[in-house]
Amino acid sequence: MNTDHIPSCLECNNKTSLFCSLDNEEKQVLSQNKGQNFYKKGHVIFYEGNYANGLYCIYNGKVKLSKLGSDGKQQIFRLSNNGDVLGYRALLSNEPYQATATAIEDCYICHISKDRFQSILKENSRLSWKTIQMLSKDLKNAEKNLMNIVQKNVKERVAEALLMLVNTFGTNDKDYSLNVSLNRLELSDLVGTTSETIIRTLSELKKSGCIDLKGKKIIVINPSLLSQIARLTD
Amino acid sequence: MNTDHIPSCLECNNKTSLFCSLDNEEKQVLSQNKGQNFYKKGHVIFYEGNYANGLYCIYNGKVKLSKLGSDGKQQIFRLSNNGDVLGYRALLSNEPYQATATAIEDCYICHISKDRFQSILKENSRLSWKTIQMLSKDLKNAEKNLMNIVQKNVKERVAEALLMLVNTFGTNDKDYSLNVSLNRLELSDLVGTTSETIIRTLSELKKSGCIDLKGKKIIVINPSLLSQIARLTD
DNA sequence: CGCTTAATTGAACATACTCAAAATTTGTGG
DNA sequence: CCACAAATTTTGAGTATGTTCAATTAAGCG
Repeated sequence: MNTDHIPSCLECNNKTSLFCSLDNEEKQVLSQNKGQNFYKKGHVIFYEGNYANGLYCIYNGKVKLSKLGSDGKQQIFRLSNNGDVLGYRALLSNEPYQATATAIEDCYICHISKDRFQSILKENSRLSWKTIQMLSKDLKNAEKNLMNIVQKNVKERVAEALLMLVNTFGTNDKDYSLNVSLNRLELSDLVGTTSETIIRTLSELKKSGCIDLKGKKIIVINPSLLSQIARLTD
Repeated sequence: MNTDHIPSCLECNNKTSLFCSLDNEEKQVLSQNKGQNFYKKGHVIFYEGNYANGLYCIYNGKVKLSKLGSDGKQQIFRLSNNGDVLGYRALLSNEPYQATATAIEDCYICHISKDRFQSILKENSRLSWKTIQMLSKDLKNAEKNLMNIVQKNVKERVAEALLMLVNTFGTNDKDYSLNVSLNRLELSDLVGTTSETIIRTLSELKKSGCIDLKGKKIIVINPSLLSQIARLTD
């Protein structure tokens, strides 16, 4: 765990963060007591069932939020990128984390203490408004996911997931492959199916010319066809 | 649409409402410009896709929030009861409603104007805190629903849904039947299956002695067995 | 190069859906 | 209160989608 130089929230140029609306003075306050840790790919940031004593903010890296079902199968809820905030729901409702956060690539993640966040939240109506916005967005997304999983079949869901991955993480400049390293099992945990079905579905999508597969890398060739298969309007 | 006597928020004794934390003066402000309408069973309070111009609060009655899938099948997200607030997510994120609200029994529902709610929200940190809490709760629930629908089979989901219905709406004093009138199709929309499968599953649950069926009425006999079947710990 | 892990393929199987038909309940008008 | 129509519930049989399990192939890594 590296703590050599902890960048202040003032210097952070992640634009998507919850905290970008704060002014410099507030960011200064936020940065006090802040910690930053390094997490190697595969390492856990927090576990389902633990109590939250602060907020995590991704300085650099990618994280999956997942929940373990009683039969041992995981479900991935959300994938997070630079600037995203983790574990805020548990903090806000003062409950244990209901999901486990795992680094899907090497990460630097800041940790903001509970007290500091809550004291700013109480005084700062802009921050509470931002928080409300973020919760609303996540809620909308969760309900959309529910809709999808009930109403769409695996092929449609895989197509949609691939488009989401392109949107969220972009593509590699060299080979145009997806800029996230999720293996087939993780893909199946994201889509809500099994790795075998993911494999069969990916090869179907390759046949239809939507995507290409170079080893385990996935290259999206025809996004509009994917979008059509996923039955997306927006 | 009856507007004979609109009860002020001051007189409202629904304890579960978002607004119970407001003091009398604030409730007074909230009540200005308030409207109350009567909705007959089956009537729509607002439609998916419409823009929100206010907030709905159930004075008395039961409402389902559902979304129509592209294949015409509905999914019920939430069932609401006296004191519950409807349509706040769309209002908060300034987007169209993403679900349709329909009365599942005769309802009296109050309507609070967007401006009035937002102006109180901005000044009142207690109300924003309450709003954050409510969003957190709904988000947690939505994620739990997602988990359930992916990881559990129909029988388990039906068992869980029945328990939820008992918790939310209680049972009839006379015959101990569920205190909500949902038909088999609506039950299937809630659980994410078809009406035929609901019927078969209910008769299975009757055979196991969890429930009894008097016509279309459902009577929960053995909640702990249901809970076991649903694989619930909490 | 050998070892371990991940990906792929195949075939049997299960769960839940679809469609059609019958039975039952509910609502309405006389 | 009854008769009829409409809506809802129930049952049955065939089918599809996706899972499971076992075996094979390919990829990553010291």
